[in-house]
Amino acid sequence: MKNLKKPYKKIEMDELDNLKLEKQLCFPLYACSKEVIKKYKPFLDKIDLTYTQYITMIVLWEKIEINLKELGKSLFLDSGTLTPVLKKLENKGYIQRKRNSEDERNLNIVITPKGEELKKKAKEIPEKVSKCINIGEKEAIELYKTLYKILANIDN
Amino acid sequence: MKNLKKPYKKIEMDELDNLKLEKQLCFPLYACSKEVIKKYKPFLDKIDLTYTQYITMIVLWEKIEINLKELGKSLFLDSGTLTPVLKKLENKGYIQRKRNSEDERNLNIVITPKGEELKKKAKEIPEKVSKCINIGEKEAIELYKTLYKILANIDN
DNA sequence: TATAATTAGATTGTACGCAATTTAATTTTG
DNA sequence: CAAAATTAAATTGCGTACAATCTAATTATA
Repeated sequence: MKNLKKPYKKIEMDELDNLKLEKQLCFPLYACSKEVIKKYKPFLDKIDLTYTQYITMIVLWEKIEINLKELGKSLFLDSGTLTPVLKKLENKGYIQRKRNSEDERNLNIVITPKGEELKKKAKEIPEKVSKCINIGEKEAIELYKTLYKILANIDN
Repeated sequence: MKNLKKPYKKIEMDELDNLKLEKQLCFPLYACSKEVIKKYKPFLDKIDLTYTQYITMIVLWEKIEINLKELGKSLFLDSGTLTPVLKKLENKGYIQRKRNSEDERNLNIVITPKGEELKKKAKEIPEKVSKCINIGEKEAIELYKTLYKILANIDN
């Protein structure tokens, strides 16, 4: 009964007001993600990788070997997405897929020398893309922190 | 030749260091966007809309009538994505698609009374979703501002 | 220990998302 | 004013993204 002083109609309008695009935090997140990924395209085209293939390689440039489940956790992607991506990367010769002999259910993904080589070609991409994003370093750090905070706390 | 004092090897390692997942601002943006959109799913399922259909309806709840090009600009989506989405919304009876008689190239999208009705069922969604995102209001506002700043300045 | 439950990936089906091309309408220009 | 250029959508093709289901391997338990 805390809203007794306000006329009913006003309250309802305020509620519907939340349904404006500009009031939804998710929308700029969604749009921004897509637009920034588009900025990668010209650079990724040069090394014949898609964005999803690129972030997969990034994990493997750090890990050398990882199983699909762990990779999926790192990338927030499931086997339905990763299985075809990994098969493409294998066809390109950047990784190898092999079952774990200890537990045949597990698929281990290993980077190949050719995959290691690719890292050198990719090394200037992050800097080039970041130049397309016109925000200050402080603001970028804040953004980064906030996004990881959301990811960490999102209740599954 | 400004790096003469640093040994060559160190510089190269720093450069490759940028290729870590945690150093790439784009990745948390991408992951966060997907995870937050997933949070909409149970609520959107109840009114039988996908996220893309939902943000399209949001624009129409504000605009009543809009052409495809303008809608695309609002949503950062092109006709390749929107054409099938709009056909689905038309099949569901929420919108009507009709050519502009002034210029037959333009497709006007108009909301139907059934589409207007849907707004009432959707009105509690933004609040319910925002409860799944555990950040403070100040931080949310900063995030919001930064994202729109990036969107505004991203050079096409 | 045989059966049930669990687990990891693969598969299937639906819905984008976008680049590139096509089609049709309109505008520009020689 | 007719041909060329431009424009708006639609179409095509490829690559995700993910829910749901399936399959095979492993583990737990009656």
